[in-house]
Amino acid sequence: MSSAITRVQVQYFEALLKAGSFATAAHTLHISQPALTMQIQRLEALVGGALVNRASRPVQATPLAQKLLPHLLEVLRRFEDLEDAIADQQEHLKGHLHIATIPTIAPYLLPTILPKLVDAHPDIQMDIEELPTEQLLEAILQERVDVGIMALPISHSLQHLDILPLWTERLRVYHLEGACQSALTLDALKKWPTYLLAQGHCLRDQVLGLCDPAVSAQRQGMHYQSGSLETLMRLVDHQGGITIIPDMARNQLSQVHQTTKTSAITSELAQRQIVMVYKQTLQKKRLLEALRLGTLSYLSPHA
Amino acid sequence: MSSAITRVQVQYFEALLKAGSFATAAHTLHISQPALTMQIQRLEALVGGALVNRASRPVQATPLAQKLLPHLLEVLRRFEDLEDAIADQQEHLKGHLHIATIPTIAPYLLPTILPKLVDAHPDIQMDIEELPTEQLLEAILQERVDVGIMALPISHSLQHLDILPLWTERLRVYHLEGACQSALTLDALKKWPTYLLAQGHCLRDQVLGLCDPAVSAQRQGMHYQSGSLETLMRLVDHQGGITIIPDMARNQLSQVHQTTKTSAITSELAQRQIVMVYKQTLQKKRLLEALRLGTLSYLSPHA
DNA sequence: TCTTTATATAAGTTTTTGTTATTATGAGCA
DNA sequence: TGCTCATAATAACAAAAACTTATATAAAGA
Repeated sequence: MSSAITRVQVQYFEALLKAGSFATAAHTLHISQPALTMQIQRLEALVGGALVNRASRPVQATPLAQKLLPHLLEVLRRFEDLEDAIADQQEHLKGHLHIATIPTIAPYLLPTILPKLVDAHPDIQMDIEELPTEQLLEAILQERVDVGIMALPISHSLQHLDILPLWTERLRVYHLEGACQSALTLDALKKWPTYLLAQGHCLRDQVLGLCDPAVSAQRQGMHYQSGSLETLMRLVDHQGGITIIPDMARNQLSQVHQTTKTSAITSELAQRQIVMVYKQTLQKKRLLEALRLGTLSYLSPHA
Repeated sequence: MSSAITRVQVQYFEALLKAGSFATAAHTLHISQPALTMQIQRLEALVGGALVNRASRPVQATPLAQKLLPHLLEVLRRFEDLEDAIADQQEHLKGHLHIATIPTIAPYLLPTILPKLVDAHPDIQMDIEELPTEQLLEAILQERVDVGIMALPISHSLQHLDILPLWTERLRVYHLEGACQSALTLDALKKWPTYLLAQGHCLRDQVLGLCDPAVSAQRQGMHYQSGSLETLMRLVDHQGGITIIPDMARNQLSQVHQTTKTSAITSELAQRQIVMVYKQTLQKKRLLEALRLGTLSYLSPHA
């Protein structure tokens, strides 16, 4: 009886494709290059054809390999699910959690909560990544990222995803000291030239719904779109005009500036809901719960 | 570094649960009982808890095992998908195809086409099973059965399933010789006492839509519901009345009886579509195609 | 209590997987 | 074309793993 495909063979093959050469793949796997060669050869024998073209550099998956790759990866992902489910049964929290957040949340939330989380759960290894909403959701669906911390509304399809609401925060106007009254209507808002985030930021799209796009994008021939709220605020400081920031960013300001440089917006639209998003099949429920609790500590820093 | 869960461990565990004892499971796996014991112990060590209660007979999955079982089985099913996909790439057709049909198709279709199929593809191992529609669909969803040959309409949800139409056949009246004219309207049909298949047969439900239920079920204090069309026809032969049979069953009759003992029904409702049903994720596309071609040979037996 | 029946353990063998040393191959370039 | 460098394949051997038979141990029924 010819033996069957094993997990290691598939793992090695994935590593080989990722590394691009036998030698470096073997190195990352902490085995010798011949050992890797043998397992790949065995896998190829079982598959009944070549899987990598050794001639090209980096080594390339053959057409056969490309057809089988989804199934090969599926096997590995399901093994990982199994092991996640096992870890989820243990009382001691441990494991790996790959977290990603959108750029308008990352700089405010993560530095605050991560130290506490790492402290509370020393055996959870957390990987952090910053991605725009669209790419983040794709990464979750491809199981490259476990959980995303992001903001509703989301235009992307939510199939296969679970949404866990964290809290809602208001959007506010950031302006020169005393330049606006303490609360603006949407109509009043539309009169101001507004600095926008670069395309792909979900907050940009939301802000565009609040402001007059004609006024927003350009001012005095300048068309500056930044990827960070900090930059936009510095722009306002030097050039005047306004930008829209969420509470998270406002909380970073000094007590005085929070009142003199920001104003409320009197509209239900001027808020966003912070949520956790993860694939429905994700098994790390206890890690997720730990993250949720840690995240909520942002609201009550002294608890 | 502690080693990881392997495929064989999970395979052995599945076999253990299926067999109910270490000794018999080891026997079906063609290994010794201590070998099985060792692998299960290793798996339990990796999982961090007992998986089977050895005291009870048959051995029972612990609560922990029950929680993990879906993930364990998922791993095995995805390995099988991988291997199916591999077999699907080879030019020579081989593999395992688990076919199931409903009872009103099985006795007419399979004996006709199976010999041809087995002849044409000697390396395809076919397992046949007979199941009512509901259970058949569940078996397909659980991946216990690869493909079902059944009849539309289906009331069950078709989520995750693909439907491949084969052909449409008419339903006809079976009666005593010369007892009816050659074609009956639905109204004429409702006047006859009709023998019905037992509950759970999809043809029964369809027939109930054609006949008068009040007349159908009971006659002369008799309430006979059979699981086979053959029995119903013998009942008609001895007791009079009618029953509804599909073309498949009619084709089994002698040329003479096909005209003297059966009548057409002048209604668009008096037909059913024969289809192949399989899970969307099924990889054995070429085996499926072979089955489809073989099945269609039922229509043109001399081809 | 004594069988009976089943799983666990022990000791030794085979198979598999891995290592190091060496050879073969193929791409890039004079 | 032939040389050189980088990289993978092969050979020979070592370590680890998985399996075997024989035996011990535990639980259930007579």
